[in-house]
Amino acid sequence: MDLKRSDLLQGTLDLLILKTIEHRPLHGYAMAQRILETSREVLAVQQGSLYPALHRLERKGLIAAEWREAESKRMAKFYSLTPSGRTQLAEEMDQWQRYARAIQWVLQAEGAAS
Amino acid sequence: MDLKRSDLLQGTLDLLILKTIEHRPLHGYAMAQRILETSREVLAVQQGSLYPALHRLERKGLIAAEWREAESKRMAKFYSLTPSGRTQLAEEMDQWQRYARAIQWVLQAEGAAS
DNA sequence: GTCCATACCTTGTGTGTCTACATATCAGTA
DNA sequence: TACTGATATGTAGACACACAAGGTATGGAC
Repeated sequence: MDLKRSDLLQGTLDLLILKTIEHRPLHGYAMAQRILETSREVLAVQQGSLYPALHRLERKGLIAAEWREAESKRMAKFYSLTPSGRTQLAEEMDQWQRYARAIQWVLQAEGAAS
Repeated sequence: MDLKRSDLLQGTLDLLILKTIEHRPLHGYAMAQRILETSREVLAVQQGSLYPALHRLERKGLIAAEWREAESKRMAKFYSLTPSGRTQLAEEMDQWQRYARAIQWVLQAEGAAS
């Protein structure tokens, strides 16, 4: 069964993560849930995609981690945006709009001149 | 300088190609030009991405090739959509709309409950 | 005492795009 | 005549990213 090869559009995960913690820190598990909710069940972030992405973003200094107690009373690693993460988020949102608009233009282009 | 790592959103090239030959056959070089035009100079398909993609799509039976004389008077390989390519195009357009909408929802989501 | 949801993580694999390179033809021009 | 630039196709190698599948551990419910 290879009907769908991907749950995500490759290259958009960083954007989704950064956006999801824009206003408050969250731990990884909660981010995935939040993305699933806000995308109305369309974007299912797998754990094997999520955690490597978080480590990547942390290495780049775009997010910062802190161990705190979650609502569940268990320890979890909360990530928040750093200043440069905030800049990056703005850039990636621009990029996304730019690409999405461009693709829309191609999809709407007239069959055109024979 | 690694500001942008990609000229394309990964996973969208097949869609762009299929769409571009929806109404008439085109050769590879012309497809890249056409995509660049219709995307208003945003989507620059590299040759090292284009030709492998065309061979991939041909292997999958979504497009079919034929050598013909181009406007330039030179021989070029014209690709046209097969029936299953047409089906695939419809599916990929749906998928794209679905993902693009979902991402938009995430980007517009309220910062939400503290 | 067992199960499930929560929460973190890693390894290996595959796919797709990129850079860089190689080749050839044709038109215009120096 | 030779050069140059646009047209046209292709390959090889590197790399990034998401995925599947596996693992560990804790707390609450039953």
